[in-house]
Amino acid sequence: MPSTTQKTAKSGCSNCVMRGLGLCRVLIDLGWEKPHANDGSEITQARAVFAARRPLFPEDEVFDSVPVICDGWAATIMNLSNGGRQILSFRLPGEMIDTSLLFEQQLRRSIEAITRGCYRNFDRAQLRAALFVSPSMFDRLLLTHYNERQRADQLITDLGRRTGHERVARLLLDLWTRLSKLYDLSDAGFDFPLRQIHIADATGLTPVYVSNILSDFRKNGMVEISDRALKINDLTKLRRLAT
Amino acid sequence: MPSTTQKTAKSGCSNCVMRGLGLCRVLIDLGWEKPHANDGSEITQARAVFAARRPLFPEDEVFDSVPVICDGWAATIMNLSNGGRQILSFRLPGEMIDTSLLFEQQLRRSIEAITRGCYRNFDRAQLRAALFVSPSMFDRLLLTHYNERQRADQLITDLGRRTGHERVARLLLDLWTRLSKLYDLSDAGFDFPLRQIHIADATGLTPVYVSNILSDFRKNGMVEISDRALKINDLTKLRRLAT
DNA sequence: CGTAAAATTGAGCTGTCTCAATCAATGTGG
DNA sequence: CCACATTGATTGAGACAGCTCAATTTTACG
Repeated sequence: MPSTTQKTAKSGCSNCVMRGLGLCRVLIDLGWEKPHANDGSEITQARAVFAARRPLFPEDEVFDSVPVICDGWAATIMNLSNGGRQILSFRLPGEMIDTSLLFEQQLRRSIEAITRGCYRNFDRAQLRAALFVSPSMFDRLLLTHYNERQRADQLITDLGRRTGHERVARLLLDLWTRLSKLYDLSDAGFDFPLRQIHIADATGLTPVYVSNILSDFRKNGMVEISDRALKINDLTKLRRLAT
Repeated sequence: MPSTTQKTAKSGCSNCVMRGLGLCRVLIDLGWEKPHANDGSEITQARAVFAARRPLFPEDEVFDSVPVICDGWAATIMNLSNGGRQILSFRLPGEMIDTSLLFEQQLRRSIEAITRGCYRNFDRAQLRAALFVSPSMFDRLLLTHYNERQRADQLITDLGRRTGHERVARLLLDLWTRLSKLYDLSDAGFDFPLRQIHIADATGLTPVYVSNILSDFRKNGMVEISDRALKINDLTKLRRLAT
């Protein structure tokens, strides 16, 4: 059984991008939003729920508002004409589906749910207006951008120049790092909803090969995945691989 | 001999990012810059020249101004601890070394010259101030961002899910497209300063394998590289491969 | 409980790499 | 402007990381 410590503390609105960007406060000050309880109870009607492992938005979706993931995981995906797919990024709770939606209507990438969860739609015009209220907000928006690009550049380097084992190790570490900022992860393991096919699509590998790699990791006592939980047994080894 | 038609028309300042972003006009209006002649003759002293195939900026360089390439090609590179390198992007004349330098001092990527050329330093504070003069300027800046990320996402997909032949075809087409926006490319071929090792570092392949691929292309009558010039003989075939 | 989805395992196979040798191009100093 | 030194390109042989196909077992879920 996965230890579900992560359902605690910091879930809900408290780690939402809107707060990270300082947007929530501004929206509230402007009277466009009411403050939300951490458990999100009062805003349920504003949320859209999604099921696990289902398409969330198709590639050609036209957005007239900006969705933010309140709960659950999703993936940004680029589809090839030959049926191949590449996962560009995983979106965790509190993250905007894509920052570019603040200024553009189309994404040209499809979004797929990984777990079940929910998102909230923010009005684009309002958000944009809020951005212009304070100049420092722009710096924060741009910072978010640079972080995203940093991640993209890292991925490029991973796919271009690292072996399968290294790529998987890095993905696991990356997710572990991001998750520890959201939750208090117990050493015993944490919820890990990715299927091997997600790992494959994110690392440019084959599901079969990912299975082999993970089994190698298990044999080496580095990492263990079972019951939808990931346990890192030897962080040092994993880090060394991911260098 | 390469046909050097591309030295004509649109070189110099006329296709500079500063214009693309509308920055040049604003800087001039603010009295911070004087309009430049297209041949760039009057601003020579403000330019820094660089030699071909030499490091331009190391990974840890601290920038206190924003360099813009006036002439020549450069590459943005991520270096691995094991000596491997991944080219993230090629910078063509008129492009900023990196947009993030508008808001950050460090790049964490090294820059290398490909051809010889020159760049100009713009004052960061002035540029930022100029950005705040008009809100529409921000949209243009953000648009530049999204284009860059679009390119990055494409590269991720290429490296993750396409074969060597496809990657090279796409790189050549991409460069051809970008260059045709800068110059009037003759059908006879155009200046192409990349060494095979650049192609390899950009596509995540080996120089030896790139050589094989290009030789395949040659045998198929698709493209031809000689004398530092690239000639596309069968655009349709190339496009089909790059789909 | 039964069916569908996911993971494992094994046997080949191929795209891409490494190593190495040779040849061509480019740049440099005298 | 030539001779040499360096860097880049080509080619071939062999190796291996990662793929495909396929069969089986395990897990998830209505």
